[in-house]
Amino acid sequence: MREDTRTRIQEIALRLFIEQGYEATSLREIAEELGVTKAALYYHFKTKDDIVTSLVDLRVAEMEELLAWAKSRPKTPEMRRELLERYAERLKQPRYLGVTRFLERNQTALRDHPKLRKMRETMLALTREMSEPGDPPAERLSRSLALFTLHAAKRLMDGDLTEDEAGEAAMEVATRLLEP
Amino acid sequence: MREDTRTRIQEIALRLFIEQGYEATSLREIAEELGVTKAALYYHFKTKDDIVTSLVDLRVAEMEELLAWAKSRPKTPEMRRELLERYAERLKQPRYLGVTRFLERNQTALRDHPKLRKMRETMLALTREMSEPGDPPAERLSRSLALFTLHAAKRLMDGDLTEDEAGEAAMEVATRLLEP
DNA sequence: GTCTATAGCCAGATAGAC
DNA sequence: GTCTATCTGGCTATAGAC
Repeated sequence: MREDTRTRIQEIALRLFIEQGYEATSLREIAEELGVTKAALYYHFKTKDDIVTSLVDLRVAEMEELLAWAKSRPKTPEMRRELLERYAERLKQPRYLGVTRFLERNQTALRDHPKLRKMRETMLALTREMSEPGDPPAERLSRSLALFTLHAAKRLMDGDLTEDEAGEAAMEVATRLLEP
Repeated sequence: MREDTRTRIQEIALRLFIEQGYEATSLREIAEELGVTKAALYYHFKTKDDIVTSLVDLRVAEMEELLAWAKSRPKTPEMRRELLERYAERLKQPRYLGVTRFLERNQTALRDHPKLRKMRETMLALTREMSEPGDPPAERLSRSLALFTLHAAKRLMDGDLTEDEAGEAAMEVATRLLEP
């Protein structure tokens, strides 16, 4: 028994949005890969925008959960270390990683999308939970960069490392960025 | 005596490409801001793509110069430190910084553009000059990240710091990423 | 749930007058 | 150098048959 059409649309759309960008990907392309016509997509999603919303929803929920957890904890080195691990854990889920990459690569194109705005705010709030307002700027930047490193690693080491090697190296560098 | 039209087109286009993205910016918008019609733009640039090429040319040249310099030097800690400074120096020129941001935010949309391909290759080659192939992955990633930090700082510390503070913090973190 | 057909819009680009 | 006018074509989205 195979997946339903709605899910397959999401998968194809996500892949194309990552490869080509949101604006450069037309509904015709998505429909063609799925083997249906454009019109069929409109049965499953009201607009192109709705596809984005459906893709992002999962990640927004998880990020808010992560933020709530961070807020419930004191700002200690242990908490930061654990936050890093929880974040890395989520990045291991392929679907979640895909959405992350999609968001990374289409920030400008989707800057007015409400869900994306919310996402950016949540991410910013999360980095803020890693420092006190009075901490030195370099320290705060370093800690923010730690989170960021986890998903920038693959792009930076383009081709030189396997996915696993890159992930391991990223965790090592990120951990070091948390140290004083 | 004011700037010529060609330069003004470049300035307006660059700003809009950064703010809204390449695809989301139409020639009509650029022309309207300039106070002319679309057709006038075609006297100065053969295509929309040509505007991009003209914007990127300056940076490609500087990056290749930087790469040539790096290749002429031994891979020592001092060389890496100096490379960082030279890179930071270029990022201080407003025009150059603008192009950098434009490229950062439109990588996906312009992935097939030959000049952009070249740019990415040069950037990758530059990070490779910072390590020996045999160095541990985490060390290589850390050094690549050092360069990257210099222009990611502003985005990560969104609103919390002034441009100067962010630049200073970025240099501090980047320097530390070079240390063993 | 998927089709055909098409409306409506706006993009990039060109021709030729001034 | 800049204009008006226009072409061509792809896009999102909808209507209505099956």
